[in-house]
Amino acid sequence: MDINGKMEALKSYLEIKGLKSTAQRDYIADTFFRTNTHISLDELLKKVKRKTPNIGYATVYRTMKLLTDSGLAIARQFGDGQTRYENLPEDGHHDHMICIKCSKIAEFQNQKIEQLQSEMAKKLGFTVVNHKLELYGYCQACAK
Amino acid sequence: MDINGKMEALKSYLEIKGLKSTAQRDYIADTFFRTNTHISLDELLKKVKRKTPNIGYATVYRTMKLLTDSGLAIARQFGDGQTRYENLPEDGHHDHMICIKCSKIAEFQNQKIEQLQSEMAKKLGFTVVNHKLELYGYCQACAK
DNA sequence: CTTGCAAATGAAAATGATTTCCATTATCAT
DNA sequence: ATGATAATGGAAATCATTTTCATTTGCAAG
Repeated sequence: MDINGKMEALKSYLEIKGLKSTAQRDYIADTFFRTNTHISLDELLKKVKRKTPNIGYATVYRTMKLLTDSGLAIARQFGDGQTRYENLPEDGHHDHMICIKCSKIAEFQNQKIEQLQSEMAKKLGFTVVNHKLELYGYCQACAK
Repeated sequence: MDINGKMEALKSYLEIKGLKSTAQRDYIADTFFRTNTHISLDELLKKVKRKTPNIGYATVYRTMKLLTDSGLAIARQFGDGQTRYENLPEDGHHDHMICIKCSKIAEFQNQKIEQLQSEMAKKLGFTVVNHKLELYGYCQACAK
């Protein structure tokens, strides 16, 4: 889904929920949709403040909650104490490999793993909505 | 590894690090080793206070940090804002399936998934030390 | 068994991320 | 245009986690 599509999706979500569309909301969402990193609230706030200096932390926080609830953003915790937000991947789900030395994050996809997960879930009677797979270790540069 | 084994392992770890063995430490570790849930610090503190009412939060916290560092406990975040601690599984690594409605946590193992993970890591030049796989969705009881 | 010193404890305070409060402002259906 | 309702933003509150510090304890060397 491209940025316009995401903005449309957000608008629909707001409408359904009886919420209002505001300039701040739009600008925060747009800014977030244009990132391709795992951005923290702090970082996003900083970006947003460049154009709108008097925007509040709370507004960014609330907007990200909206985006997360509507499925347009994914909240993740990599263990550094901060929640980070990620955009929906263009090309389907992907997983993460995190270097525990330099914190580099690589992404990968593996269809077979996804498939095995679904099978396991079915076996346990679960309906899977979402999932996280994170591998922690050393990247090539940091491997001793 | 059984509880005695874990206590031994802890003792060795302390010795290597030049740390001391104390009654509180031992009791907290023992209490933790006897749990089989994903326990939070609060819950563990409550358990420990039953026998040792004047023990401090900080001591439990510090002990769990020790256990985590020494590899005798695994720290996890399931998204409810609290770090939870898990014992080393008797029978190898396992993954989690979390119900987003009732918070039930089911565990499962799948050797093939593990294997695929290793392959992916190798392909990306990573050396994997640890990993997390979490499936979020609805359990049988909560599925609409 | 004492002693000395480094580590541990526990109560309280500090920190830091997240969440709520509330007075004011903006949106939008009518 | 208006009125009901939601959103904003600054500040304050919350909550888990971490640090501080005065005191206590463990332990190795005498």
